[in-house]
Amino acid sequence: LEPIEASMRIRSSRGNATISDVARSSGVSIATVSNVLNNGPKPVKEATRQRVLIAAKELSYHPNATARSLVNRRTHTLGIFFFVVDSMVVVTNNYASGILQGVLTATTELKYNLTFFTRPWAGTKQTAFAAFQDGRADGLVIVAPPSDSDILSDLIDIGLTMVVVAGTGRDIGIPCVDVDDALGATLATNHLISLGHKRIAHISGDPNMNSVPLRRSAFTSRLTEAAIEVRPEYMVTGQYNGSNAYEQTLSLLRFKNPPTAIFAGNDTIAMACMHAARDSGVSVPRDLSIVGFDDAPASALVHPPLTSVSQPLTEIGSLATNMLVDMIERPDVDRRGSLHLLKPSLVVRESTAPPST
Amino acid sequence: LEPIEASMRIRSSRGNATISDVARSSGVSIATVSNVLNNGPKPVKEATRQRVLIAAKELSYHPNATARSLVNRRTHTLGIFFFVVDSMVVVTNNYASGILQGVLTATTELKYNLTFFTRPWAGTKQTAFAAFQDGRADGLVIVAPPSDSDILSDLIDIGLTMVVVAGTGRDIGIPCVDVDDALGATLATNHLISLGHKRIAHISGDPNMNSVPLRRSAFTSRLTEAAIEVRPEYMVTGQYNGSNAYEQTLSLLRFKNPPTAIFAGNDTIAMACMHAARDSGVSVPRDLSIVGFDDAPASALVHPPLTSVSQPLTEIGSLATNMLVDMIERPDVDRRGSLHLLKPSLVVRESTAPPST
DNA sequence: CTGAAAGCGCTAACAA
DNA sequence: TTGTTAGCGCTTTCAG
Repeated sequence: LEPIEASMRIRSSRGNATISDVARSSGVSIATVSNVLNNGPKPVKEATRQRVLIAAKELSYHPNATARSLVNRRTHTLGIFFFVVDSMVVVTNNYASGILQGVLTATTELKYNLTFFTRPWAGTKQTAFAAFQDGRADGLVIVAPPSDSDILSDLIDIGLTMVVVAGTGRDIGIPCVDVDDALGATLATNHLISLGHKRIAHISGDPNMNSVPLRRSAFTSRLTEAAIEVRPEYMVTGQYNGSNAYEQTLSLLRFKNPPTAIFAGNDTIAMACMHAARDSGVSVPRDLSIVGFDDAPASALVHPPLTSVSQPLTEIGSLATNMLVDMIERPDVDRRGSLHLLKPSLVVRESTAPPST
Repeated sequence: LEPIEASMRIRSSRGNATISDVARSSGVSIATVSNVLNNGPKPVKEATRQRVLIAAKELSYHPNATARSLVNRRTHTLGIFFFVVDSMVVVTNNYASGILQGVLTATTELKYNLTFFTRPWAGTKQTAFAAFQDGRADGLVIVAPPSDSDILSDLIDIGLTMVVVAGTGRDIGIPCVDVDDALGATLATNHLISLGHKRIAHISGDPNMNSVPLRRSAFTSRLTEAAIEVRPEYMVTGQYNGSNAYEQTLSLLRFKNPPTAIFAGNDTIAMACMHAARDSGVSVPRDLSIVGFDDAPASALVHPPLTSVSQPLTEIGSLATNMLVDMIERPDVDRRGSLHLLKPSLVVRESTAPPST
């Protein structure tokens, strides 16, 4: 066996040791080194195996991932594609980071790598598009594609392996994981109805998000079923980043018949509602009940603590990831259009109460 | 020119078109294709160029990133390594997601990819270690290495290009970006002192985080300078996830001489303090002033809104990334041990007031 | 049981 | 102006 110094000298000067460094230093062929290090199918004499193992360790050899990927046609890397909201602020919003956390956890467990695809999507013809097609990732998790984007069909054409999170609503033959939005909205609405509210408003998220019509129509259905009038002026289209929810709430509260409860599209909107209520001298929950959606960590910390529909973000992310890897590793199975809806639950806190009037 | 159908037939059946598909379909050599597509140095006849371009487009050819990386010895990918805190929950805490957002933004602007290195670090000898050495990334952003870990020196031995975020305190010759912890603590402490507080406690973060001793010693220095006694029982060692801050605050409040103010190691701890105070019937800020660190989004939403030291997380992340890419692309320059401290600022809200006694 | 050689898709000398 | 060829580091038949 070579002493350490000798083997060090053998190793190619710039950069890491390669498989042929190991082969040379252990006196075998690179084919054998590869076979040993991969626990390959071919039987190897124990002495040889040891020699290779030791040489590899001494050279602190690590197979080059790129070279491997090239021949294996598999990068062992997953991509995650977030739609760029709020000009690049992706990770710091509660929804995205929850999903990401789930994807990341599952990815790690499955021994895959995770890389971001962040360039704004601009259609097939764009340069940005290249990243999807250059073999960087074995599969892609697409998060919350807007309903007015053609990204999914474009990506299908490429033949990429992928799963969609929060893409319900348009079935285009890609497996999809999502919270059951209709159920979530139903839970929230039922809660308000059972408290005795009759004048209930809804401030939704961005109109081009798939969840929005689902939540809205479940909301109106419940109202109708409970023989409660659905007033058009109570149906407000907002944005998930809460940008104009404050003003919208002020408007609602200025009505001759203001709502006694608001079902907010998410917690960010709900908190804007709370601020608007406070600034209008309207007490929550005495004069106004508020229900959010997402059960973000901050919901428990605000005052009063927010009643909210909790959705299992990390589970959604990790289920999607597990499905994706399964698709990659068993491409034979056909799961086009499979849909997995996870159940939300209502977390009742102190922002909701029976109407005072 | 080949009609589309013909060129489609040329293309290798499984998978994407390759450079030789384009070469064949446009009747030139692969070298020319490469040269055209990379705007290479060699002059090309305009007609040829057009033929190549059109063939590439018809075949919707995209150079394979893996093959490219192999020959270029550059993946155009950055890695980010978070120390695994709270068993994998990385992205959903305010600090980590702020840094990540900054790194991600800069990475995107610089046209690099970002991949996660999430396997828990377990020393050089571990399998997990392989990922760092297999050439997957051109450089690495290391976030908040614990002071009792030997990761940095191990990684230096590998010869990886990297920059450290929140690694101040131990200069081991790697460029480092961080907030000025001492200044942040000084701002917080000065604020409390100038309000008239004499009995000020400090609940720190995890003892093995580099920021902790820096913040603590700035705190005690200011106290000493102001001729305020540093009581040992007021110096509490906590954790950044706030896990036992609630109980620690209760203990502090039970003292015969309880503190009138607490400087919390971060906002999570500060919020736990607020809960403990409320549950003890201690009013914030009347009976107890609280200052946090980080200025997390939730700080503005809690009640009362939290006074906190704001640190520029995304700037830190993007500065680190820019430095890293510069190191990758201009390896000649020597920047060992360079240290960049960004300035924090104090955001005064309603959790601080003069002491009532 | 082990090795030689082909080739993954691409870039970059070096020729022509 | 364009083509030929030799690798990048690795896996994998196919021979010995």
